[in-house]
Amino acid sequence: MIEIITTKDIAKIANVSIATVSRVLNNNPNVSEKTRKKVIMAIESLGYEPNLFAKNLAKKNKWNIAIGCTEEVFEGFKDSKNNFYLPIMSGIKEYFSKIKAEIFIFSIEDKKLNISFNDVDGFLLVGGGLKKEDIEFFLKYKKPVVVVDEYVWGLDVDSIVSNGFLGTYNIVRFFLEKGYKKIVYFHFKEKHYSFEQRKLGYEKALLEKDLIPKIYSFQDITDLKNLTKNVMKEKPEIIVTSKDLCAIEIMNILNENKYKIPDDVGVIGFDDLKISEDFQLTTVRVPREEMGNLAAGRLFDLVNGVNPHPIVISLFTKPIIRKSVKI
Amino acid sequence: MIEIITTKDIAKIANVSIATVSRVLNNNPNVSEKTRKKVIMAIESLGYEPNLFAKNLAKKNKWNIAIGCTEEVFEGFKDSKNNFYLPIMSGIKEYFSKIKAEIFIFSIEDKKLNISFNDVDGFLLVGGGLKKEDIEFFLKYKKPVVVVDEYVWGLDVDSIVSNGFLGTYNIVRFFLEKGYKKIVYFHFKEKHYSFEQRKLGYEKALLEKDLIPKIYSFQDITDLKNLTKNVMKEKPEIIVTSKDLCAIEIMNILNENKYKIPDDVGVIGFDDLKISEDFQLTTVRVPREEMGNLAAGRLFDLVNGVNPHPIVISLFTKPIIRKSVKI
DNA sequence: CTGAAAGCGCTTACAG
DNA sequence: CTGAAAGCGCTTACAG
Repeated sequence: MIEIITTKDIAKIANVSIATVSRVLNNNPNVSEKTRKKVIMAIESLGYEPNLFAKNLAKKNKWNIAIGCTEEVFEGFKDSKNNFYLPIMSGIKEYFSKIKAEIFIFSIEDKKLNISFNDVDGFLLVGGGLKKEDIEFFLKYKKPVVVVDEYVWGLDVDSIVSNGFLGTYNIVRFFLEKGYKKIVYFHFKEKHYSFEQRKLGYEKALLEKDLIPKIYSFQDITDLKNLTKNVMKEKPEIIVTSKDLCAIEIMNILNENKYKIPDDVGVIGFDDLKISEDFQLTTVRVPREEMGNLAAGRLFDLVNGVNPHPIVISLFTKPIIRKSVKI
Repeated sequence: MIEIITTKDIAKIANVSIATVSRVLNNNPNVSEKTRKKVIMAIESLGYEPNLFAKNLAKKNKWNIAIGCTEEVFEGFKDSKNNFYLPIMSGIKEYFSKIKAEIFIFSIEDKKLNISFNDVDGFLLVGGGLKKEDIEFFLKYKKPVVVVDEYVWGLDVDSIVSNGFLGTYNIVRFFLEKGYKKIVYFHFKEKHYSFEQRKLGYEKALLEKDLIPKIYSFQDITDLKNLTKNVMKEKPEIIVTSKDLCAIEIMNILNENKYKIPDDVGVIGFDDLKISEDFQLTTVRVPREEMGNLAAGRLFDLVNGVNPHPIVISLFTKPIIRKSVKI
């Protein structure tokens, strides 16, 4: 049985009250240099570590959490179709509503905040396509930073992503096992970790069955029209693509060109947006509320100095089988 | 400002004391069915959620945490050379020593524990090479399970791993940028997620430089002797391998065959075991204490019902440049 | 600059 | 089966 050291023990040794110990612990300036030293000595000699449960329970003032969003995230608030980030933001807010935290939402582009960046206890940066420079800007403040829905190579910064690799791998594999052979992939060539991972999952699934992956990249949704028409000449059985929004666009193009879904060709997306159900799109569900919860939880740990070693958290996804692919 | 709902509010609505509310919350059998229902109604109507800080602070009895280890983990306790899991176990113990938890260490092979598996609040399963069936055995108890240093395909179970992909990728890339071209990989063909990932990292680094990856697999350390001798005929500049223990074995074989390290050939390992420094082995450090901390922290979250969506946590690694490769 | 005291929201002996 | 009360280890007005 290990004895737990408390502020009381420190107070006794340093010959001060627990109030003073607490002040030293929280860098309160109203402590004389002499007592501060005494207390720090005691803390170090006993190897004291504060009890975070007690700390957070007793806390009166709040943690200041700054949540930076890319333009895409803001757009999602207005556009009911592309609402990928809405549940993520709810998940974040929900988590922080349960603890003593005040959140400040701001635009990563403008970088305008209601409080000084120096008074922020931690940053949450939300949005696929976040640039390295953006993240580095916030790293400068030497406060915890957690990136949501992006992972940038070469920066060992805490990141929360969905497991796009496994997600695509599993759903493609599911249809391969049903006997499908001609499954092609439309890769949205935007710089985003998730899109890269999803493509790799498709590749792996096909290679495992000794099939040759067919990956067609497109830069812009406008490219899709020609691409779809051209690829359809090769009579693919299923088109898999980087995200639901692209899948729906592809379905529209197919409709315009008199192709029947799923009879002539199947379509598979990724994300499981709200509208995807209306289109009966077979897709992969990204647990977005949970992603927000986890991101907030990770930041809260970091703010409290818990397990600070940087990590990548990736959430398992779930295949959603609807009618856009014959089964 | 959101009003926080407490046991007090529930007590008032249900017309009972907060003690009774607490009893209902903790499934204490000493509550009449009638009051239990009243309290549950109140909880649901207000959407009450317990404050975990208060709960864990007030808690008198302990969480029972069962830590299952593979044989390899136990062997590491005796073998000072192969002590990969020692720091991981320290990290786990350290985390739990700070909270109200009692830990029970047991062998996954024997499955013999001092308490009933049913009284366990959560399982931590430690060891590369863990089998799917092993993990499924513990999943049966419907208690949180966290797997440490392994990830098993097809099971959406919480896992903590080191980022072997990025680790190898980065160190191989480092030497490629220094001008090295003939870098080969000795892949330890044991079923272990990490070894697979490390190999992929090597592959990616070479492909990016338009070099052809050369991967030689070996099943057993005894295979290494012939493999090393054969590969050396092709005059590689650096041999990269799956783990430090293999790297050291390779160094020994090279020495026996009168090859000079690093002049004739360089060697790179993975893990950064304690003995690796004695051999001046250039390697990749797996932050093992931190891995244990994070695993314990994740399990603790799950035990408390926090962010239960299953995730994979992967820790960033760090290249350790020593003298086994010319620089 | 410092201490005594109230309070954060729970749990759990204790008494009935 | 239930409630009043003490206590978990901190923080923070308040008073000096």
